[in-house]
Amino acid sequence: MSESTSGTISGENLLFLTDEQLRKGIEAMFFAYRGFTADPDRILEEHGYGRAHHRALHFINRTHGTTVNSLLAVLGVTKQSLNRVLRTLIEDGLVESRVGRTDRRERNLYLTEAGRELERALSEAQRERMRAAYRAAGPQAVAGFRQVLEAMMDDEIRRQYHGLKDRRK
Amino acid sequence: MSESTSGTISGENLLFLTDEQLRKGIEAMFFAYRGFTADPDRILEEHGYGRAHHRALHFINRTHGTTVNSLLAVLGVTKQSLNRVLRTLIEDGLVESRVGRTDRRERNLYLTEAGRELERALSEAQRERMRAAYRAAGPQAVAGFRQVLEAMMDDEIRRQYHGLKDRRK
DNA sequence: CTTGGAATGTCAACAAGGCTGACATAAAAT
DNA sequence: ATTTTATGTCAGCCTTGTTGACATTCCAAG
Repeated sequence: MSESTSGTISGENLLFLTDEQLRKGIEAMFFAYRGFTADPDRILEEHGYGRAHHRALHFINRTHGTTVNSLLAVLGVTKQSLNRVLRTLIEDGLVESRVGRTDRRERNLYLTEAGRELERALSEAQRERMRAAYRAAGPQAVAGFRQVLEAMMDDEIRRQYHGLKDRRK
Repeated sequence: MSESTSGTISGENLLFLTDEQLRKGIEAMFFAYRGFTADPDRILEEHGYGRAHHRALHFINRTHGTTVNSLLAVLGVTKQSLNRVLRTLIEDGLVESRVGRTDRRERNLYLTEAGRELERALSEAQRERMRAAYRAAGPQAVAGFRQVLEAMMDDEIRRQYHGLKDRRK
């Protein structure tokens, strides 16, 4: 038993696809993701926010003036759930919601100065961790890291990841 | 833009640590983690379980006979939170809790046949996704992937990741 | 023009699964 | 005998998911 999986895949030495190797990869994802979110989580806690707020701030910052709907598509949650987070961010003056010019049903979302400031603190903490990991692992490892992550995404999500532009309808 | 990704990643030129590159890495982590959990989530939903149950099953399966305490350390949650999950798994006959032989305060945790079956279904779904990603990216990329993930963990967690053996006390 | 449907966003209520605190029990350690 | 440790449980809170109901706005068919 235990040599079940890979046998002989294709290219060169492909003995790396044993169940045990895959299990290690799975646990690495789990533990690494904990590290990945640890630093922002600490900052968020000071402000009484959670990861949902971080995600909203991140994507509003990435795409200024994005609508609630396109944010929903990126975040993969229901609009009601997002709405609660957005409401607190707006009340707290971190996000501004302007009625759409062409379609007044839409709300265009922007970070205020305070919002940019918090977003910057959060992303800087996260970037710092990633920068350190990148440095430790080296450029070639980083390229591989990105390749595997990308291959792990759902197809639809991968498009979003590349797309940047809103492309609904 | 658009030649962003790998451009000239290889050698010693460390121009790959721009904020923009790091931001792409951050988003890649976010989206990839979603893919990573998507397949097990679907299976769990059918059984009325959540990710917390999956994590418990995984680590009990990894270390047969582990105690509640060491499980807490690995999972990084409170005992009350873990207990709730554990209780349902025991009630549903997926996990067996035996009083410790040497220290009878401890409970040693084991998967039952039904528990192993569900764990197998969950991990197989997850392995399948990872196997596909590994194949698509190739052995060298996988090595880099693992290096970066490991560098991203908290120090203490990294020890757990390597350790496998319980080493509390 | 009017009207009905679709799109967009908000409010209300509920559930899962984190958390803390308090407390009980059994067993080990001192 | 007393204290410490490991575990379990109850109560209550918070964040962040969910669905349902509803208001507003746009648009297209009549």
